[in-house]
Amino acid sequence: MEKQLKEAVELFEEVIIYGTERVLKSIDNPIVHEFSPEQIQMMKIIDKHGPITAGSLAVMQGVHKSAISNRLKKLEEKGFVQIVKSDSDQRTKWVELTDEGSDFVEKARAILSSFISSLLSDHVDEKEVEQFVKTFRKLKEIMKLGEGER
Amino acid sequence: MEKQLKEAVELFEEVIIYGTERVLKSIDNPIVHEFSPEQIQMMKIIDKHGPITAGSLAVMQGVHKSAISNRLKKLEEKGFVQIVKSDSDQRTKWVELTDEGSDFVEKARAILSSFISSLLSDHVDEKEVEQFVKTFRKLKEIMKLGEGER
DNA sequence: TTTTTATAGTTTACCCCCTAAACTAATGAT
DNA sequence: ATCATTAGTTTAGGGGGTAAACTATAAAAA
Repeated sequence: MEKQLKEAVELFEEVIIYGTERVLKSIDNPIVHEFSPEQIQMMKIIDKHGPITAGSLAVMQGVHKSAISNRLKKLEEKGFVQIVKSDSDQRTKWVELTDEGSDFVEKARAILSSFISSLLSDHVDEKEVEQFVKTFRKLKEIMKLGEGER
Repeated sequence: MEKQLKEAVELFEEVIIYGTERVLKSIDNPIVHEFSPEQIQMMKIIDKHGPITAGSLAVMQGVHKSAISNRLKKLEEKGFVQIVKSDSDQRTKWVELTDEGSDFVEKARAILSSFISSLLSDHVDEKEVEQFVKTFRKLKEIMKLGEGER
């Protein structure tokens, strides 16, 4: 047990902490490299959630409001999101995807999904996928994902 | 199968691509927040490998040499690494950890290891650890980790 | 030997990220 | 009406990365 836990710890660190960039870089479709991972995540959240406030985005992305403010400015300038004022609260701004933004998200989802799917299919057989799902569910629970993000 | 693969894909994305920051942020020991994850990784590579060239670090960390050059400058300024000229090739520089650097790596390893260990122990029973290790080994293989990094 | 090509690492330019504090305008509580 | 809280913005500063240009050195070709 101690030996296995030790190995699990090392693998966890290697895969979870240092593996992310490698995976992202190996996606060879240029479309997903037009934006940063954080920008893509933001657009996907908006797409999934529908119009949303900047403050909610900050919670969901786990960062300060200033980071959101900055990111939104960039995406707005590029025409992928639009800001709509709130009727009920003058301070609040609603963020929506533009058509261009929606198109992008659709494409990005397909590319990412396809990439990961083939990554898994190429290395994992049907039986293992089952285990993968279990492990990932557990990981998700461990990492408390979903608490700030839908 | 299709349904499970779909779920695996979504979980993969959530955990691997967007989960990293959450994990790192939840470590509450301030020591590991003195440096960025990339800086820590660099020091750990040097610690593990011994004196190493900047070019090798670039390969191992999967980035351009300029990123390494920049990062080394910062760590050298802080006194955690030192640069030694090569006898056999005037262009090459060998990078070593200072005593302070080695101390830090030792501490960081303990903190990270302890954190992840308790993270896993708190949520995973003995039987599951076995599965975790298998899954992580597979992930490591999938992500081609270790090819550019020891 | 001299010239050309390749290489190690650095610098420069520019883009992105984040935290944190300070700030502005609007809303809610007293 | 006044004070406290809140949504979002701006400013300051630290980190990351790519990519091209650059400098000095080494290796290969002429």
